[in-house]
Amino acid sequence: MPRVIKHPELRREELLDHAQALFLTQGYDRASLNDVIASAGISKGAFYHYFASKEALLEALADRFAKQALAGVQHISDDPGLDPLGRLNGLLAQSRRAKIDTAPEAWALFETIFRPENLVLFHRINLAASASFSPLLVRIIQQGVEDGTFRTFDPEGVADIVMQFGMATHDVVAKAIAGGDADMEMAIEALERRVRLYEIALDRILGLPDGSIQIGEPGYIRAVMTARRKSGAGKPS
Amino acid sequence: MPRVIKHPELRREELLDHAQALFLTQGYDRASLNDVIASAGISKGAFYHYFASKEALLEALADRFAKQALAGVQHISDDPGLDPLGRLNGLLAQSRRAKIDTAPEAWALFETIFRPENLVLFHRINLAASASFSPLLVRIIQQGVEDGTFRTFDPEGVADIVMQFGMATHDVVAKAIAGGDADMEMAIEALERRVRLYEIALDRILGLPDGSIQIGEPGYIRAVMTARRKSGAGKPS
DNA sequence: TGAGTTATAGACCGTTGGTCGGTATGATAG
DNA sequence: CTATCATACCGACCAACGGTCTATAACTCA
Repeated sequence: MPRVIKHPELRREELLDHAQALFLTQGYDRASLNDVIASAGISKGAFYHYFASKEALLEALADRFAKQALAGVQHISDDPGLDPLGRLNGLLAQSRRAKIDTAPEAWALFETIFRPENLVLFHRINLAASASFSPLLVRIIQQGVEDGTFRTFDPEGVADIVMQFGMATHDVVAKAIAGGDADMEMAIEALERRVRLYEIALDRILGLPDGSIQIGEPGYIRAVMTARRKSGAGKPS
Repeated sequence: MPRVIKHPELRREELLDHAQALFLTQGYDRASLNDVIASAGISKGAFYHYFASKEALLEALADRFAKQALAGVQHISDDPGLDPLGRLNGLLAQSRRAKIDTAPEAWALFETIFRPENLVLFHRINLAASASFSPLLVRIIQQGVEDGTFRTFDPEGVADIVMQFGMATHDVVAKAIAGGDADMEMAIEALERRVRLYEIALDRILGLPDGSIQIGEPGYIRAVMTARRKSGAGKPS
């Protein structure tokens, strides 16, 4: 094979792109390293020049996801025009938006990310995202507790619970996808329901009237999903 | 190798025992099938006579866990001497007891089950347990909602959230174990804190005064864990 | 005793993640 | 315009893995 030398950072990003596409469509376990390097048109030696292992590749991917998700959220937690509830809602909505309706190159597609075989990948991403988001969440909740908007509660605890909600969705949707008609309809239904559930749970944990927390308008997920399904996006560069 | 024929059910249980020990100490991925069959003193052919795949073995293991955990819980949800809150507390406490301080042959050891590489195993177990426990939880919550003990809420939703709490503990403790001194102390601390957190969260979700839900007395986990660590149990038959 | 089924053995296979010795390329200095 | 050196890359190779297959020993029952 002809030897092509590229700028290291570019190569690295390229590798992440191809890995992302394969991991998302086939799952981390089923997508082999050979598939990844073949897809990227690179040799084994080159790959191991950039990553120490397949596992390290996954880690890097999760980090990239988290970084991308964090971008454009930071400003919300500083916005002086919002009260704590507004900030919390803003941050939750934005993080959900980042997960679902970003450009396909960033956070990935609902249809694949939730497949059972992607548990490990999903989990890693969530951990990485949690590390980035928690400090912001904690600050917002602290402010809310101080100014009396929220009922007293361990702020870090709330942050933990919020991030955990993200993980929870995986099982629900995975089960819906796996079971029966394997149709998006069930999965979407399950996800919508789960979101409403968590909204109310959060309301009550924070001592707010039911309906205060709004991660997204009802029907939002369905709208985005059916649109996305038609266009069928998702491959890397 | 000499050919030893055993009663199929016994063989099966034996296989599960050895698999359990290996999966718990090394994780599902790292423990190879060859390790399992070597440990059980059995041939490949024999193994595949009992299980369709390594994955199926994991599934069977999770089922067994769930069945064992469910035993001795059923009666709580029927106990006529308890009100809904009492039943809920009873069920939560019992399920936690099943996880932590059962005989080592049953639910497994804190020190290993929470290791990061055991995510998949833990997840499977939790799913299986969730399937068994949810109906009981749903009934209790329904009763509580009807007689006014609990604030109105989607009972299945609450059950989902409760079961999710189980999964949440994994990350927390895994992180604590992995980070820094890798000491039990941190993990125990984290777990105790997480339990308190969920108690209050549940209180508020169900509209109860803080402190109503009691999964276990404070310090309970630490007591059990330090005791268990000294005796160092855990190998199969 | 013999036929049929079930439980076991173990050689074998394709694939996988990972290693290693080598080589082409681009930058730097003389 | 070289000589040098680190870097980016190649691809053959490897041990180990999950899984398949054929053969056969042991049980069952007529």
